[in-house]
Amino acid sequence: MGTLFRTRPPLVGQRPYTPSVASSLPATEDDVEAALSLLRAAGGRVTTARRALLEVLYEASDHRTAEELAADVHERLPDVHMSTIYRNLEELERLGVVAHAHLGHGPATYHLASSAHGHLVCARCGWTTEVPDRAFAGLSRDLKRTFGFTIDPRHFALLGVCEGCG
Amino acid sequence: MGTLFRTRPPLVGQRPYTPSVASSLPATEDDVEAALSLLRAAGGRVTTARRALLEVLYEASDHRTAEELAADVHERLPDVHMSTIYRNLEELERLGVVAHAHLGHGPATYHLASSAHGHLVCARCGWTTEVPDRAFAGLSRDLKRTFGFTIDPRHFALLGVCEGCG
DNA sequence: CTCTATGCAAATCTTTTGCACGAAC
DNA sequence: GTTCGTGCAAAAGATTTGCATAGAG
Repeated sequence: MGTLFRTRPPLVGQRPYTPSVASSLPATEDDVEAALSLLRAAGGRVTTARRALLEVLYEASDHRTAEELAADVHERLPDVHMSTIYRNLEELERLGVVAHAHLGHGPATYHLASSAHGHLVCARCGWTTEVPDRAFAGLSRDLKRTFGFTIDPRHFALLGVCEGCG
Repeated sequence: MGTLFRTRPPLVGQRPYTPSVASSLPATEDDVEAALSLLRAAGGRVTTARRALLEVLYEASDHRTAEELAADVHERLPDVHMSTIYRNLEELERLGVVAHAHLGHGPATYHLASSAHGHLVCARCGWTTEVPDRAFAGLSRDLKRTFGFTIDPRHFALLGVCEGCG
């Protein structure tokens, strides 16, 4: 049903795919500890930089660029380097704790994988509207049936025009 | 119905939004001329670089990075500079002739706005599946009703797992 | 002739990587 | 004491911008 093309291979990185390891975590402050346990279980080490990053991730759970997260971390640990932020975000993504999305132009944004939602981005005013997972239940079912494709509803952005700008 | 957040303004660029000026164009080689007319109508000038870029865009209509498009253009005009490619893609996007999308990591990909489709990107193998517009009709209706948001189905990518990797 | 588009170079912005040292276990 | 994580510097990749000139109208 409908044209289907298969194109070039590696447009997306080689990251191992971990659907939602962390999506069952509760919503309190010791989510941080839970995430740190995950890290340790994976043979990783608990460092102050990692704890701080997790804290700012759990405190403000909307989409934040690596730069913004670094700024937050720096309020507590001024010497944490950007490369550390990036490396840890990568690691946390591998563990399924955070996810990133590319919303239009500009840097990637990171958010907790547990906050399951998609993004609507208004092309006129640039504002971002979050949409809960289940809004995509129907689409999800259709794509599964038609294309055999299982969407990860936490990772995408739809561009369009918001109510105010319409 | 469902949590709705409004967040930070300028995550997406300031590009004026032109839904689908070119979506009614036919599918032949003088699409190029039509696009050039659009350009001229907007006070622009018809240059060899622009004609060449439009030609390669219409010849291979799948997603191509700016780099790939430049390579194609260079087969005819070896001296066209990357900055010219970027500037013209920007201009053509403003006119609604092309659109770009961010598929996972890596550079943005450009395609004709008239080839209306979304992208499914497999997080495991990285392959890209194109999905025709109308697969999103239901979602489109729901989002319109629930959020007042009109999606542009030509501009997004859904991450997930394809049939082969599932 | 006027004004736009181009080439070139350089800058910018985001993200990645190599290496030596310091910290966790 | 090993091994992993971090800071630093530097590179890499993608895109943007300033400026003088060539080219379109």
